[in-house]
Amino acid sequence: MLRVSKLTDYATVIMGHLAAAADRLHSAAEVAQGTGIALPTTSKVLKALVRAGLLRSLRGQGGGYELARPASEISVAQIVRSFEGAVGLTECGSSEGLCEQESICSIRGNWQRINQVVLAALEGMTLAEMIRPAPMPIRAVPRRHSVSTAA
Amino acid sequence: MLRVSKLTDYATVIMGHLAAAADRLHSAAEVAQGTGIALPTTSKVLKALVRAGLLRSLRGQGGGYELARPASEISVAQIVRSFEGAVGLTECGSSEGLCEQESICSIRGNWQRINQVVLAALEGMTLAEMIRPAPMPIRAVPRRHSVSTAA
DNA sequence: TCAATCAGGACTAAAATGGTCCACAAACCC
DNA sequence: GGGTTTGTGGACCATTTTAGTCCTGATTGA
Repeated sequence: MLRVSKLTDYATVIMGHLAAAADRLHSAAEVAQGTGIALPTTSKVLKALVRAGLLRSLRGQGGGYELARPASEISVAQIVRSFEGAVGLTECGSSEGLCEQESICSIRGNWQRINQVVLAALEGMTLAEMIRPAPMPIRAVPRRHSVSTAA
Repeated sequence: MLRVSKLTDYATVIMGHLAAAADRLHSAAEVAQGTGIALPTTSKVLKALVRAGLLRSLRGQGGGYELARPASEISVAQIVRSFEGAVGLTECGSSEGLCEQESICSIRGNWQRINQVVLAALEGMTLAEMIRPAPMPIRAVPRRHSVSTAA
């Protein structure tokens, strides 16, 4: 459904939780409790985020997780990418000889452009912005579009 | 991978094929041949597009498919929607009580905004534009962003 | 030494996806 | 009217992906 995976969704929530109290460490158990996500799953997500370099961890008693850098320097794109790999709406290139045909390559090329817009939207929103109420423009898209959002 | 499904991808290619010669009917076999997509799959996609109201069909000898309206009046969003349902990056709302927690609802709200940008990109590109070479700006996003597309 | 915590990865169950095929209905041609 | 072409609708299956859990081991601090 053109969805981001659940894990990615969790990741943004978890990152948000850590960003909301960035002055201390949070254990996996605490994050799980605080977000309502089951502990094993929370733990899995946290580990992945550490591997992706978005979080730092400390073991042992009193250990836990914290943001690797300020929330204002972490983009949603970075979070998404740690779970989805490179963002790309279409496969393009990896599939067989579809690109032999006429019109087709132009279609793939145009998908790339759509891609870039999506990417820009993801890059343009920081974690810091993500944990703030809501109604303010995304950086990458300065003004209202003339395009209908319906249908 | 934040991908559109393969069927959706095929659909854009197939729609592009029909748009490239919109003056006549195209049988499923011809489309399959022309696009390199296997016949049963092509047929499945075509049927779905008819049901979605994007194509018209005619049975019998000499029958086939054609665009239901001019390519300039069909948006990529419409094509995507016929295979992915309503476009929405996150589930939001359907999942359990995650929204009780603090920061979280703001995160969901901000996802909505990202969503709108994606939607606008999809709405802003028509099939007519899709079958043209490539390098020109998408309607919904008039100018270059200040955002890095890398990392 | 022990308890708390993270690390890494195996494993399973469930769901989504892609793809094929078949029986049927319409339209056309002779 | 009979036969052929072409779309319709849906069943069906195999594969892949996804989500989620659990176990074993490594660190750290008290």
